[in-house]
Amino acid sequence: MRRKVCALPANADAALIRRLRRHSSVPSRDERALARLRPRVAVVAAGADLVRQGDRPDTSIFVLSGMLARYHILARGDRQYISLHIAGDLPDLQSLFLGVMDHALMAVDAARIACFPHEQLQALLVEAPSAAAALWRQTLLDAAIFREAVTRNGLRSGVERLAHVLCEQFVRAKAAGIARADACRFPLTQTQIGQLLGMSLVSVSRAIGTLRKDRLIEVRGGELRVLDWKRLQARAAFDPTYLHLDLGPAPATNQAAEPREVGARSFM
Amino acid sequence: MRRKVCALPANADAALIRRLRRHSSVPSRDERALARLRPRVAVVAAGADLVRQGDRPDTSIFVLSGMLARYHILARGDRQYISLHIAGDLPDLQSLFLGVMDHALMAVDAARIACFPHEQLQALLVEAPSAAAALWRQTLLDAAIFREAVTRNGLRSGVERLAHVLCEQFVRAKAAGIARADACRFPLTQTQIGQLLGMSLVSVSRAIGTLRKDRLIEVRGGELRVLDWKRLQARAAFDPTYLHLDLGPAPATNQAAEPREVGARSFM
DNA sequence: CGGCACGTTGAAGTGACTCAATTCGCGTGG
DNA sequence: CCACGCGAATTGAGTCACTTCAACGTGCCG
Repeated sequence: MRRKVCALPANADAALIRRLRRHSSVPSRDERALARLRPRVAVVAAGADLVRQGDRPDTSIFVLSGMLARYHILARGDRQYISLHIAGDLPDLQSLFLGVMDHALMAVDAARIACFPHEQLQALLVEAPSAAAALWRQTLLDAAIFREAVTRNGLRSGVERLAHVLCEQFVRAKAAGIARADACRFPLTQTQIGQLLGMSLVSVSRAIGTLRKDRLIEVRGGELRVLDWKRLQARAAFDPTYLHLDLGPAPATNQAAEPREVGARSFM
Repeated sequence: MRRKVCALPANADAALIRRLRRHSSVPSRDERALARLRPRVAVVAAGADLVRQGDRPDTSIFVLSGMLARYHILARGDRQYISLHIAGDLPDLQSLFLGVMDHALMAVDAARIACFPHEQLQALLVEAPSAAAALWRQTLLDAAIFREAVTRNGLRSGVERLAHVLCEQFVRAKAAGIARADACRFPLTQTQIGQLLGMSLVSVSRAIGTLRKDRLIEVRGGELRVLDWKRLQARAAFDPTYLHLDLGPAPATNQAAEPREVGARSFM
C-alpha cells in the first residue's frame, strides 16, 4: 500500500480530458469543469494493493502510467484477475456509485496514478453533463471488456485465450499511444496470466511456447512483441468490436444544449 | 423478432421508478421527468432475438416480466450467455452510449418489455441528474454481475458454478419481488445452462443430479426450488456482496460534503 | 399416438491439471 | 568476477474432471 505523493503537477486533468476526448466530445465549458478537479497523484510499487474487497473508497483512480489489474479473491485464496488497465484507463470508476468494493485493484508493475474524489466526479453530473456522460460511457466500455472476458474464458481453448488477451492488450496499448509498431508492455508473470485466463501456470507456459514456435509472438522481460499480427488475430478469433475504438471524438454532437427542453436534440 | 405492441398503458414508467428506488433516491422532480418518458411496451416470444450483435439500437429495454439473456456468438457458431435478466432489469442500458452492439439480447421465455428511446434517457442527464445517476448506477450493478461471471466460470468447478448461478438468480428474484419463499422461475434448458457456465450439456445434467441427490435443490418445468439455502450457498461459495443489495435508497453519503460551491446539495 | 425436444445415464477419450525436476535470468554479496 | 539464491519459466509424466459419442427415457403437443 506504499504510495508516494508526487510533487510535480503531472497534469492529470489534461490526461483525463485527452482520454475522454478519445471517445466523447467534451465542450469547453465541461472541459473547464474537468480542469478544476483536484486529483491526488501518487506512485505505487509493483504488487501493491490500491483498493481491497470490502473497502469503501471515496476516490476513483486514473492510470497515468504502468499497469493495474482488478481481481477477485475467494475465501479459499484462489485469485481471478478480471481485467488489466493501462495509461488512460479509469478502472476504479466502477466504484463511483457502489458503496463497497466487490473486487480489489492492484498495481501489476510500478505505476503512476491520479485519485479523483468521488464527490467531485459526482458533482459533474450537475455541473458538466457532457463530461459525466463521457465518464459514464467510459464505465460502459469497461463493462464491454468484462463481457468479452466471460466469452474468452468460456468458449476458447488455452492457446486461443492467450492469443486473445495479447491481441486485446496490444490494441489497447496502440489506442493509448503507448505501444511501438510491433511491441508493447506486458508485465504479467505466467502465474498471473493463468489467474487471468483460468488456466494453470504450466498450461500458460506451453501456450506461450506454442505461439512462439509458430512465430506469432515473443514475450520477454515484461514486453510483448507481435511478430505476425494477422495470424495472431486469426488464431485468437479476435474481433475488436467490443473495444468500441470507432467511437469517434464526435458522437451525438451537442454543443449548445438547452438544459430544460426535453430530448428532441441530443446533448453530447 | 416477433413482438406485439401492447395496448394497455402497463405503467412501465412506474415500474422503472420503483426499480431505481431500490438502490437510489429519486427526488420527485426527477421522478416527474421519468414519468414523462414514453416507452413502447411489447410482448416477445421465447427464443426471440431482441437485439443482435452489430445492431445500432436507439432504445434501451426494460424488463417487465419474463427472462432475457445477453449472449456472444463466435464466427464458428458457439454461443456464450453472459448474463440473465428478470423483471426490473435494464439489460440494454449498456448500449446507451455505445454505438454498435457487441453482444446480442434475446428472450429466454415469453417476456414483456418496455423500450425507452435513447434520446429521452440521455436527456435525463441535463433534465434530471439524479435519475441519470440512478441509471448509471444500474449499469454499474450490471458490470459487477459480469465480473462475478468471470470468476464463477474461471475459479469454480462444474457443480459450484451451477450452485452459484442458482444462488444468484434466487437472490435476484427475491430482491425483485418475484420469488416465492423457496422457489423462483428458472426457464433455461440444460443446454443453455451449459452455454452460460462454460460446460457441456452432459456435465450440467450430472451437476443438477448431484445437487438434487444432496437435497439442495429441485429443478423442474422451468422452476427452481431451493430445498436447503444455507448448504446451497456454502456449496457455491456464494457471497452476495457483488449484487450490492444493501445500497439503500440513500446512497453516496456525501451529505455534508462540500464539493466546490456547486454541488452542496446532494443530487441523487 | 407419433414425433420431437429435452433430459438422463453409460462408456471411452482427451485437454488441462498437479506433481516434480531442471533450467533460466538476474540481483546480491563474498 | 564468480558463487549463490530466488523467483520465474520450461519440460516430462501421471491423473482427473470434463468432454464427446451414443443409447435410452420422459414429457408435451399436434
